Formats: sequence, structure tokens, C-alpha cells
Amino acid sequence: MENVPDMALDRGMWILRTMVDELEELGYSVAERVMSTSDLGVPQFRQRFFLVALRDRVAFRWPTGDGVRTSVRNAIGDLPQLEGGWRPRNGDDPDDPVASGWAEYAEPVSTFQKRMRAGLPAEHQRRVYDHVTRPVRDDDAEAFALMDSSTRYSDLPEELQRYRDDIFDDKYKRLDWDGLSRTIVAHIAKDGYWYIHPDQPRTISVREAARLQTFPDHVRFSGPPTSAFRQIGNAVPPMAGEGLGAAILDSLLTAEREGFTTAEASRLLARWFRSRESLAIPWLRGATRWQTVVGETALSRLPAPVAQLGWRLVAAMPNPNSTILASDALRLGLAPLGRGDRANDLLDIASTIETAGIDPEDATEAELRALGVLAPAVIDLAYRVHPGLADDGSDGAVLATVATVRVASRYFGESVDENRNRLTEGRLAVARLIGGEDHSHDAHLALLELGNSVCSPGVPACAQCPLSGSCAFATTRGFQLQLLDPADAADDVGIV
DNA sequence: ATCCGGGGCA
DNA sequence: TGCCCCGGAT
Repeated sequence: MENVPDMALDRGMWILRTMVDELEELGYSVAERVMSTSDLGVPQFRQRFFLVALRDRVAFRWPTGDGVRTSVRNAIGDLPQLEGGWRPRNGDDPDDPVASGWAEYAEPVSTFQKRMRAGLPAEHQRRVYDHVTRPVRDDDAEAFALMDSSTRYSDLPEELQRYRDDIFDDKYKRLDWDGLSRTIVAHIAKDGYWYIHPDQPRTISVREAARLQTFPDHVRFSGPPTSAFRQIGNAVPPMAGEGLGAAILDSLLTAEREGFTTAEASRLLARWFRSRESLAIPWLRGATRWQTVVGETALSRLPAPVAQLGWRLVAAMPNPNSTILASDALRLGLAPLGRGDRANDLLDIASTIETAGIDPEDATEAELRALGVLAPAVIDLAYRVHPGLADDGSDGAVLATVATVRVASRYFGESVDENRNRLTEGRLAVARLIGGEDHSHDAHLALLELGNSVCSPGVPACAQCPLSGSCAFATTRGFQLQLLDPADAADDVGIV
């Protein structure tokens, strides 16, 4: 399956988790990833979500690509010069200039161009079809003349900005000969301003759009230009399909079995969490949502023994009012933990919530967020421990924190750059381990706890981890590291 | 700041 | 259909 990344990366990632769950249930292995199709030779910055499910749990190995990027020049540099509004006149049927018209074509230069020209009938070797463009307005022609690939809409002279420059900063975009095209979207059927030709004063032709989507020149498009543009923009780039298809074929021939299922990992995590006696983050078992708020606000990132000490104090505060009533005790208790300042923060939060007449146990995430006194991450966690009623259609966020992403990326053997990839690969990996409906609640909390205790940043204590049987890190490096440094391995304190 | 989407009218 | 315009989500 291919789709836009947003399909998988919404807050709760419920669609993805359900798909994985049901496919695994049917006996498939599942692999998913957000890929830049430029890695497969597509001359665009076009990131897409891919999901591959193979029958009989055959493990999928992603294509590695050859690392060669196709530039715009390599993709369309061989196509003949064109004027805006041009329609071919030398077609087979003069009354149907678009469908049958063609322009004189010389010959392919780059490897990519030769691939695009393959498969043409002999009588079409000197022709290129569908090389048609929109007319260009006089003011646009003037604007295009002033632009290079880095020019922004707001850089243009005032009189050439027909659209409101406060909302459109990327209304126009000139392609860069030596770069990637921006994503060819179906919107190109409406206007072509994101695809101004690198050096000609016009937007790109149907054939140029097709080339950037890696459609060979023998592929023709049905209907008028707007329809052709829409077909092209909505397509999966054939070259991406080819790359993934080849990888699927390889995987099927290798026929290696996947060593885990999401459901099993999720079950192990949940069971581990429920049997864990004392937690590094005790407020993962807060009896009320407010207690989780208090714990995370006052005690986050403290060493486990210290956090547990503090928790004895705040665990006796089930609601904001009880916190206010115990304000002195709160200040006195938190000060020696180095969190005296957090006591005042908490009291502010508590009184704001009380004043607003909101009960955190009944409130929606949006209502608490709107108060503006709670950190978003704290709200996320509180609703993770005590999920809401999903009145807004969401089901709580998948928490891609440094800790959960560390566990998940170690498990899958990915070296996740914690800052750059946390929003994509990291979140996908976390969602996988949480799984579908059955154990996801406790598995989610287990990941948080694991990342803050057993699966520590330095040398993790893999021997204590419920996932060590199928974890890529544990089975390759984890136990080895512990043998080298048993002192570190025994350190279960979990300072992040 | 970047990456996309859609409604209205001749 | 083609062209014009006005946005939103992250």
C-alpha cells in the first residue's frame, strides 16, 4: 500500500495500528515506512508512506537504493523548448491537437532519459507526445523572468503579487535544474505555479510532469490536459513501484520468516508492566489523572528512588483541591528533592483548574489544553494513563518520547537519530510495539517505563527486558555489552 | 517555513 | 475544462 504520510502519522496512529493488527491476524508479516521516493530514483522530494504485508509472515527487506538521485535536468533536460499555451499542430488528427499531437524530439542524453524513451514504437523515436503547457499571463511572464529556484513569492515586486502575500509565500516555485522537483500533486491540474520550468518562462508541460513522476514516454494520458495532470499527480511513481516490487520479489525468494509479531510484543510488554512491582515512573499507575499530572509536573526526570520518594507525597493528592489544601506539605516535601519551584507551579495549575470549575477526570484533552497552564506533554501522558472518551474522535497520542523511541528503535535495530526522525520512523516504531487494541494501553505504559529504567541510554539491562528474546539490540549487542561492564548493566536507576 | 488542497465561475 | 482565487496542517 502507498499513501501520504499523514495517513499513518496522526496523533493516535489508530488506522495504522489497526491495519497491522488485522493483517498479522490473517497471517501476514507487516512492514511500514515513510520513504523519500527520491531514494528510488524519482526526481522529486516526494515522501510517501508504504506498507508491505507478505503472506506466511515472510520478512520484508526494504530496497536500499543505489544512492543516486535523479535531478530535474536528468529527468526533463532533453525535452524540446516550448512556449506557454503551445499546442502541437502536427498531429495525426488536426482537430484533436492534444490527444494526437507531438513535437519533434532529438535524443535522450542521461541514463534516466534513455529509460524514459525505452519501449517507444519505431515510428515515434523522433516524437514526444503530450508536451503541452498552459498559456502564461503577461504579469506572470514578467514575474517568472525575475525568478530563480530560490525566489519566494514575497520577493517579487508588489505589483506582481496578485495574491495575498501574508498567506502565500510559496505560491510560485521555479524548479532547480540540479535539484529535485517538489512533489507533483494533483493540484497541478488547477495551476502550475509550483512547477515553473527551470529556464523557460512557463509552467511545466504534461510530459514534463509525467517524466518527473517517472512515467515512460510511451505512456499516454486520456482526456484533456487537466485530466492528464490529475492522473499524473495522483499516481504512485512507477519507478517507486518498481523499486518496491523488486524488493518484494527478493524477499519472497529469500523467504526468511519474521521473528516477531506486534501482537506478541505488545502482550509481553503489557504483562511485564502489570507485574512490575515498583516503577521508575510511579505516576504511570496514578489512581487519578490529576495524580499523573502532579507526578509528571513535579517529579519528571528524577532518578527512580528519588521519584519514588516524591511519589509518596503526591500520591495522596487525588484532585486539585486536595493539592491546594496540602500546599505547605507540598512545598516542604519537594524542596529537598530539588523541586521546590515545581510546588508553586503545581499550586498555580491547581488553582487555575479549580477556578475554571473543571474536573480533570471528566475534562477533555482540549479543555485542559485551553487553560494554558499545563505542558502538552503532561496532558498527553495523563490521558495515556487514563484515556478519555474519545469525544473528539481521537484516542490519545502515541507518545514518541526519547525513552519510548529508544526502546522501539533498539528493538527494530534502527539507529534512529533522536531529533530528526522521532516524528516519523520513531513514531512508527513505537506504534508497532504498542500494537492494536488488545494490550495497547499497558504496552504503551510499559514502553515508557522500560525506556526510563531497563532500557537505559548507556548499557541497557537486557536480561530484565521482556522483549529481549526478539529485540535486535539485545540479540546482537545488548548481552555482549553487559558482559563487558556488569556494573553498568546492573544499574537500574534510570537516569535519563 | 514547508508541504499540500479546494471552491467558484465563464 | 481551464483559470482564478483563497487557504490549512504540521
